[in-house]
Amino acid sequence: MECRAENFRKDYKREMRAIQDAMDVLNGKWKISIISSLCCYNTRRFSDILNDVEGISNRMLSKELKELEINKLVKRTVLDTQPIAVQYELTEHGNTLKTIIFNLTDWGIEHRKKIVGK
Amino acid sequence: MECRAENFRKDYKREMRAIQDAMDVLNGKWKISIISSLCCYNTRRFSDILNDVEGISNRMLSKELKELEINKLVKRTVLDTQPIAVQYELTEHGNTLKTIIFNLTDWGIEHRKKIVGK
DNA sequence: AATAACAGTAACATAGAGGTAACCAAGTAA
DNA sequence: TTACTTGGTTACCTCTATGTTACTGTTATT
Repeated sequence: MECRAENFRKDYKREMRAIQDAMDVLNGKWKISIISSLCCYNTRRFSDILNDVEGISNRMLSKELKELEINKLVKRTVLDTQPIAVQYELTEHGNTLKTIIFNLTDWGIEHRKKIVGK
Repeated sequence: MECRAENFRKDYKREMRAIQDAMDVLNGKWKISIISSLCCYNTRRFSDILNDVEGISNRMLSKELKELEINKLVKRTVLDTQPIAVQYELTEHGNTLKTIIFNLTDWGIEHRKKIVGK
């Protein structure tokens, strides 16, 4: 039988690893913002996101979207319209990030009030 | 009187800015992990955190803690023990991050199950 | 005939994030 | 007298994340 401290220790390590796992996928200057855009609009095109996320370049957007796709958070669909259109949306798994995005948004608003003083 | 689209647009911009504000404070490879450690233990010493956060160097820990202090998320207290001890803890404002940390942890655990397959 | 929209890609440049190792000062244990 | 602990700091170096610019191919518009 293990003592409580051991159990606590183990759980704590597991939690730290979980945090790292999450951050590995969400790292980079733009990922959270991109996800946030997809969160708000459900479906969004490349150039739309380019406009939503202030300051991002097409190079970075392309790169970050690819990584998000690899990590099964974003789904990419090519529509055969003229001119070509590409649609991005959160996958089911990506949608489970919504809570975090909303929390972050709320926190960001409160933080700005606190620091900048509204 | 503004139309609905205008309002939506404005709210959306505000939300994007909030996300950026939050991420500005939480950026860097180690911040979330450090906060997570302080979250779990409430009070923690420099060398404790050094152990909690796998792979961090004293240089980076010192640097990141300073930034967190500047942003009013962490409080630093020097205890006059021998040898000297320095205590770190979340401020009241830092504590408002707990929800996000817990959500991130849960998400990280689910994500690992999904990707690594448990 | 020329230009613009769309969704990128390729080549190149660079700031700064982060790693490594040595060092500091004060006390204290061997 | 030497070495160790605590909580850092400093100098130096590397690498990679990101920025900038230019380019692609297809179709529609002027």
